[in-house]
This record gives sequence, structure tokens and C-alpha cells, in this order.
Amino acid sequence: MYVTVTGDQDQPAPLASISSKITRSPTAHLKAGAHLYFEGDSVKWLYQIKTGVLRLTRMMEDGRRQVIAFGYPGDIVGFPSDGLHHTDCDVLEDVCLQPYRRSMLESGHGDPQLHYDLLQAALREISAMQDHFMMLGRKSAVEKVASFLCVLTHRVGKEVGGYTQVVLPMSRGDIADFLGLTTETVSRTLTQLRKSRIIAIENIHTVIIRRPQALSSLSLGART
Amino acid sequence: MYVTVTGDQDQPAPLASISSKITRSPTAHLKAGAHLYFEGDSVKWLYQIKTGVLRLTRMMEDGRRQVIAFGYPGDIVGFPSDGLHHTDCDVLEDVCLQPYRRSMLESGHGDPQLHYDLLQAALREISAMQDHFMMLGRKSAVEKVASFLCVLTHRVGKEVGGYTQVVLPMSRGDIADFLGLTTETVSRTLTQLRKSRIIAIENIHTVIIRRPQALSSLSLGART
DNA sequence: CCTGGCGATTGATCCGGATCAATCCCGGCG
DNA sequence: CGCCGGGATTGATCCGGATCAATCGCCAGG
Repeated sequence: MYVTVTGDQDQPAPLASISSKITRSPTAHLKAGAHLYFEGDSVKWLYQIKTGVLRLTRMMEDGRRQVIAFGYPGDIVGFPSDGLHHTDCDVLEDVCLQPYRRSMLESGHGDPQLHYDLLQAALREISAMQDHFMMLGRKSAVEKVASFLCVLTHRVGKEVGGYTQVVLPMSRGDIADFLGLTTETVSRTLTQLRKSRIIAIENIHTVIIRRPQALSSLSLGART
Repeated sequence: MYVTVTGDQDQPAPLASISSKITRSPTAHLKAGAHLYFEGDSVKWLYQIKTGVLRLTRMMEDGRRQVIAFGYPGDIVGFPSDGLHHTDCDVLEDVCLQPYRRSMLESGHGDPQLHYDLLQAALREISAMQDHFMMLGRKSAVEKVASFLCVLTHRVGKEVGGYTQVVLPMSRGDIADFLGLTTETVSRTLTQLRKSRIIAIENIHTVIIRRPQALSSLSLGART
């Protein structure tokens, strides 16, 4: 599953322990900035993220960009459609990946459990994307940014001195292209959340969630 | 696959001929207005639409609605996530449905071909939804409406006197909630397309595509 | 045939977020 | 240490689409 708002936000990281037969290949390591695949490439492998962060994007001819998802540990990326990748994928923060042959998803001969797990990951992905539709189509800027921070809080927040710390390896522009906003609006919204003492900005890539409850209310549409 | 903009718009209707072993149950018929399932229901069946049109929706507590997809003949609806439905589904235009047991997707014992076909449908769905992200996050009102009409033209357009006729069984509000707009904006945009002689509005539920090429350009971002 | 009602259209105005335009901040490098 | 460059922030203004508000059009029911 990707970083998207889900109805019940406390579901465990999916596939934390995927089937562990010998069908797995050795893990791959990639540095930030590396590309995992491009739109149009034919799919040979799916990847489960062990550590690090990926970025999945799609572009229009005129350069407009949509970040489809950020891939965090536990997520599976690379699902084929008609055998091809339909997004670009590159590395935001050094990753360690567990590759699985595409055939493990599509036929599963030899490892039914892995086949099942990959299928379930695909199905969860559909559900997560449906939630993101609501985000893109119907939420205001504040609701979008608050939702984004809420999800990250639950997925990768770390407890530090009573508060939750969230690292944002992506740029403001990436967040904007994920939420359907501009960099300026993302920046202004973060400032606004900081001024209302809901978050604190430790540095450009680190925020502290000071009032998680308030953030959650905002993400659902509470005014101000 | 659902009604969503895909990169290559002329791909054949997916699963037009799904595996035809005896594992299939008798078809079901439902009248417009009937509900097929609700969000939170546990999934027992998937359905392939033979004829008619379905509407998949998701709601926020405060009543904001997102139409996730319109289901047309050939589409499969009802993919489970954690065994549950994550949208409501109701009937816009009388449907004839071919049900498949959920187990056919998840294990496929007894009919590997059907299992494979359902999986491919799920994967195509992921890809279609990614395209819709670009629509919701990055396209203008005109681009959204033009894209919507383009897709319907290719999927369900009928040739009538040299032009293509498209039937819209859904209301303007449904279209708005699908595209992340308001009814008023959808209505105004259709009027605008009519005045530029790109479409003609035969009646509320029927439009004629007079200049498909112009419509397609608009959907990709051509100005005016 | 008249009437009521609801969705669609059209008009007027408002406003949230985009756009345009400076700084600011910070990290890398000479 | 000072300079440079690119992302982030902040400010001023603009504009596309939302909102508020009438009609309009069409069909169902008396």
C-alpha cells in the first residue's frame, strides 16, 4: 500500500512479513536519485521496499506532473498493466528492495503463498487509490496537507520526547504534485499549521506533530 | 477497467470474453436505482457488467461525495480489500451482471484462466486509476469534461449519421463528483463545448461529438 | 390542460489557490 | 570566510471555479 489516506488509518503495514520461501532473489540497493523503471518499460519484477523511499510519477506532454504515490517500507511497487509499467519510479531516499519475479504475481507456480500476498497487495492498492481520489477531488488545501501528514505520522512517525517526528524526504514540489497543489500553497499551508501550533518545523525535511488530534480533525474538514 | 482516461485510448474493452468454463453462475439483473453493495459490506462476489451502467461512490462524513468510477459493459466491479467493499455501488441504468465468486479471484482453484483474467482486470484497474489521478489533480475543468467525453466516445460511442453519439445515463452532479467539479461548472463547460460546435446536446442524456479531434486536443490541454 | 417539483442552465459575485515576483536560507565550494 | 545556487518562504495580485441565486424545461400526476 502507498501513502494514501485510508478510512481506518491504523491498519498494520501490509505485507510486513511476506511469504518467505526460497523463491526470493537477493535484495537490491539503490541510491537516492536512481531510477527503478520508466513508464512504458516492460515489467520483469515487482519490488517490496525494505528500507528507504520511492517516488512514482506520471507526466503529461506539457510537463504537468502527478506524483502517484510515495513508496515506503512494506509497500509493493511495479504492478504491471498489459505487461508494462505505467509510471516512472525513482529513489528519494536510499532503498533496499526485495525483488519478486512478475510471474510470481501472475501465475504463482511454485509459491502460492507469495502469489496470494502479491495479489492482496494489489487489491489493497486499489482501495488506497480510491481514498486518494477523495483527497484529490474533494479536499481543500489544508485538508490535503493535514491528511498527508496524518498518514505519514501513522506510517513512519517516530516518538521523540512525547511528540511524533515525521521525516519528509521529498521536496515541497513533490508533495504539491502528489496533492494536486503548488509548492507555494504547500509551503504556506505548512506555515499556517506551524503558526497554529499544530506542527513544528524542525528543519526542511523534518516536522514534529504537536497536536495530532487537531491535525486529524483538519484532515476531515474541521474549519480553521 | 472503468471509465477513466488511459494513455492509449483505443485498447479493446478488457475481458470482452472472459474465461467461459462452467464455473460461472447465472447472470443477475438489476433495475436502475438498485444497490449492488455498500461500503463496509463483506465481499462475496465480483461482477462483470454485461449490459447497463453502474456507479461506484465514496462519501465523507460531511456529505462530500466522490464518484470513484462508472462501470460499463466489460468492466469488473467489487474487488475486495481486506475482504470488504470500500465503495457503494448502485445501478444507473438497468444492468445484467455475471457474478464470480470472490474465491475465483483469490485462489482460482478449478479455473486458473478465470483467476488469471480477474487478476488482470484488477491490474488494469490500478493503471486506469493512476490516469484518473492526473485528471483530478492536474487538469482544468475543460480538460476534465473533454477527457470524460473522449473516453465515453471510445468506450460506448455509437455512430449515427457520420457522427458519434454518446449517452450519459448519469446526472450532471454525478459527472461533477467524478471529475472533482460542481454541477454548475459541468453544465457551463458542456454549454461552452456546444457553443464552440465541438459537441451538440441532443437531449440531457445524449450528446453528439461533432469534432472528436478538437475534443481530444482540449482533453490534453490545448487552450480554448 | 394545468401544476408542482426537480434537475439543468444561466447569471452575478466571491474566494481559495495559482501565478508572478522578491527575498530568504542553507549547504557546497573556492 | 565569502560567494553562489537552488529550494523554500513570503508577499501581491489574478483568475478559474465555487457559491449563491434565479429562471428554465420537462415530465408526472391530478
